[in-house]
Amino acid sequence: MPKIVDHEARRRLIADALMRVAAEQGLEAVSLRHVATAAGVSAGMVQHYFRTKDEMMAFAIAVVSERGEARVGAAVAALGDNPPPRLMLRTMIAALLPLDEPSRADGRVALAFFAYATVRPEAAAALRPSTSQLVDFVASLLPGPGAADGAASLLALMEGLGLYLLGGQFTPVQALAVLDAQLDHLFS
Amino acid sequence: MPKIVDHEARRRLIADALMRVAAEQGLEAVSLRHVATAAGVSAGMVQHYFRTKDEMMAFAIAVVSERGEARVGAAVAALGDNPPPRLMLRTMIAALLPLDEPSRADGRVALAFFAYATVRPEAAAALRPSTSQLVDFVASLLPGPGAADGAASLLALMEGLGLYLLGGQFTPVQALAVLDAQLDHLFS
DNA sequence: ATTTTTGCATTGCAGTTGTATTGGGAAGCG
DNA sequence: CGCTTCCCAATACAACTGCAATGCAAAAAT
Repeated sequence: MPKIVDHEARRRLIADALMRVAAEQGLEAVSLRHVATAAGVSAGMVQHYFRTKDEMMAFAIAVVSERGEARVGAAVAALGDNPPPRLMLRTMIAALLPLDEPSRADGRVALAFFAYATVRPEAAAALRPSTSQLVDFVASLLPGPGAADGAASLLALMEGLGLYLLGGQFTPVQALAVLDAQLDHLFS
Repeated sequence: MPKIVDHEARRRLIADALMRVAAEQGLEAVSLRHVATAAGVSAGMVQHYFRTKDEMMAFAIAVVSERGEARVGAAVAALGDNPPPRLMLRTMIAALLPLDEPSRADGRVALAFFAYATVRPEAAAALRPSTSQLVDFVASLLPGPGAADGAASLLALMEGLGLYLLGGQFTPVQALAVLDAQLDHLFS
């Protein structure tokens, strides 16, 4: 075998560039050549690692989704062992909300892909499992009966807050206040 | 003056076609020619009523937003005079949620435009006022202190439910259960 | 040393994009 | 009738799209 190249790393490099383009100009600006330029590579190389644009999109969706899980993991890990459930939930959700500019960029990309997935069911499959397992996890942290419903409503609230944060309808302070109020209720 | 044509009606006809295309294939499939075909007119005619694509997009955004307001208005009007606030809220929100296929189509379009607006601030301006006035209205229906916060959280919850409905994570039954639970809490 | 496999840049191609331009037909007004 | 004003269709065009094909250099395998 000739020239050893970390295939996965290259794909990730390209996917990162794709996300940068999508975060700044939207998914419609994502083309082979734009992504290649953003990644600082030739268009031919992008083609070398993704035989089709759809393949590149699918990979990028997977990266976005796994990046979200990593965010949660890191936030949880930073809390140490056996943190109080409420603090843990607040930390997790705050980690997923687009509160600062880097996470806003990720949020815009995730939103764009979400909209993309609503008209491309085969792409939606990659997004569903991650939220479904999130619901279960959140439910395990909530007290008393109705934990499943509480988890659903808490996550739906989170998504809505994320939307309004991205749209500029809410400030981070407002969003966190709403979140805390909901947590007050769930743990009352 | 020659041939009298209802300018506004033509533009609305075209915008409807645009929304049909966007609902079925996403915003990326929205081109002058696609929209023209969907509307059953020539591409030149579309160009005649919208000098640029951005202008067409802006008009369509306005139509989407005003269609949402109309939905709310109709739902409220159907309740007659002085309905109980809780029923009114539930009716309004249910009217805005993508619960059946027609409203799902609208939801997909609205979502696509929302994502579009996050990377085009000048388009976002058209979306913000409608939600802001919705917050005020909802707040006026909620009891006791903290009505403003309650309204914010209720609307954020609504948006999140809408997302999950479109994404297929929630069924309509689940979404409405979550909504009712939240209303229980707000009116307790 | 030769062969073979892989990494990647370049180029070409057919199709689509938004927009500008041209031209003519229809309908109101004088 | 003439004529002006508007409606709209058709065409042209440069830029861009995704993708296929080609070619070549580097490096492992033999």
